[in-house]
Amino acid sequence: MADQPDAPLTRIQQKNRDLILEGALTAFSINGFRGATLDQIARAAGLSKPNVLYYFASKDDIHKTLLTTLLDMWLAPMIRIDPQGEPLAEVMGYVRAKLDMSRRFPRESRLFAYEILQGAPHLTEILGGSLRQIVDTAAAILQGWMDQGRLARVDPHHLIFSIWALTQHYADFDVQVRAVLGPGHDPFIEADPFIENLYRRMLAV
Amino acid sequence: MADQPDAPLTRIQQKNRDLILEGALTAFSINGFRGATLDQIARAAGLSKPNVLYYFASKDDIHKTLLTTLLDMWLAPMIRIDPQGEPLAEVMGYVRAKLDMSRRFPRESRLFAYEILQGAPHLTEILGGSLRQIVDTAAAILQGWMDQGRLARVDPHHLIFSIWALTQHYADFDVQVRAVLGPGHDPFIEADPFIENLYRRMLAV
DNA sequence: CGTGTTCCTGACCATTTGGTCAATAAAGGA
DNA sequence: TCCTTTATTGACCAAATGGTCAGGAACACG
Repeated sequence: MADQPDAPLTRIQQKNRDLILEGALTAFSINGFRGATLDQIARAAGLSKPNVLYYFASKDDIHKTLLTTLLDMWLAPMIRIDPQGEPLAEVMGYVRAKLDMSRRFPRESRLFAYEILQGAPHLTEILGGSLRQIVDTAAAILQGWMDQGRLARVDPHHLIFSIWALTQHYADFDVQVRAVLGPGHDPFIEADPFIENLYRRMLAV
Repeated sequence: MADQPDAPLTRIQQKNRDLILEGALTAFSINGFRGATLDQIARAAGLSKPNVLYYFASKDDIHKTLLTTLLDMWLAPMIRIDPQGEPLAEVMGYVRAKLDMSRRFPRESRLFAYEILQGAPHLTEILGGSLRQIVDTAAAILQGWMDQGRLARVDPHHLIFSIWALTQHYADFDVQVRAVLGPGHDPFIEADPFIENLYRRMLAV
């Protein structure tokens, strides 16, 4: 189990930890933290339950590891907004990246959705800490563009919230979207031009 | 317990069922279905656990009753869209009504959010049935206005999705929004002009 | 006041579930 | 090969949890 936290992992450790995190991501994203069981996770990972607990101290540990590991990936597109770029193109690039992530990583989206719904017990410090800084930085860039008259003036923080809401909706509420649209629709393909048009019209000077 | 399903409720039955549903709404909206316990619900309602199960057959029964009872209220604003009204005003009225509901009924919003995230085990028929019909009706009205050139042309279904996403985001992800904004902000008050501006610019002809 | 119905509860039960542990098997390295 | 370290597991445990039940309290009503 956990010797030195900085000890390099053996090949077996690396592989099994990955298997567990992969299975746990599926389990947590379907049923949430409370709803997912160690048995489910173990089965999804192809390991026995005690063996899962040999690699992670607790169910909570798995969950926290997943969240913190995936958060960087989840926030990466926002960091790539380039202050030197063309404003509208930068925003549209971010929007498209987020929508693409919702399509390709719906499990991750739901994992975070459950966590935030729950009151973010594992992420509170991060939300008000590093996440807030990242958002503030992006908001400052957007504000700068607006001050230069290169982007229509809107509240930059709520602009960012709107991008999160619109894109993650298609991952988190997938069943509802599909049920309402009926068969023969690809929600993501249809959403793309709609959302693009939305931001173009709102942000054009 | 369940005598005739159509038997009129006594005053005590009415009061206690209401207490239970009220407590359950709080419990389910905080922890989700699996996370909420009958003890929590009983405590929140001020009743003993067996007494709760005297009025409802099971935890599942409480949950299903809550969902179906609240769904009408939740969808009401969409039904009030008036085909005879001024298009932009009707849309803005719906948007404002939804945002107001997120502010006043965050527990209801989270209850549905959990249910949909979970794959809507209790709402699948409704989602593809009556909900779909209501949405299709509203979408047809919107489409009519667009065909008349009284509203900019966008996909009406995704327009509705965007309204849901943007407004419910402030209820469902409240902790995140507040953490990012920091103290001294009222998310709903700030969101109102942002969202209003968004739809005005997107939908103006 | 008496009696039938409704309401309420303490005690109990079966199952699920997160987690432990001693013992065994498999690697790994000299 | 031998021995140390790492992996793995069956059996087990305690707590939590949804639900039951028999009996008692409160109420309604003739």
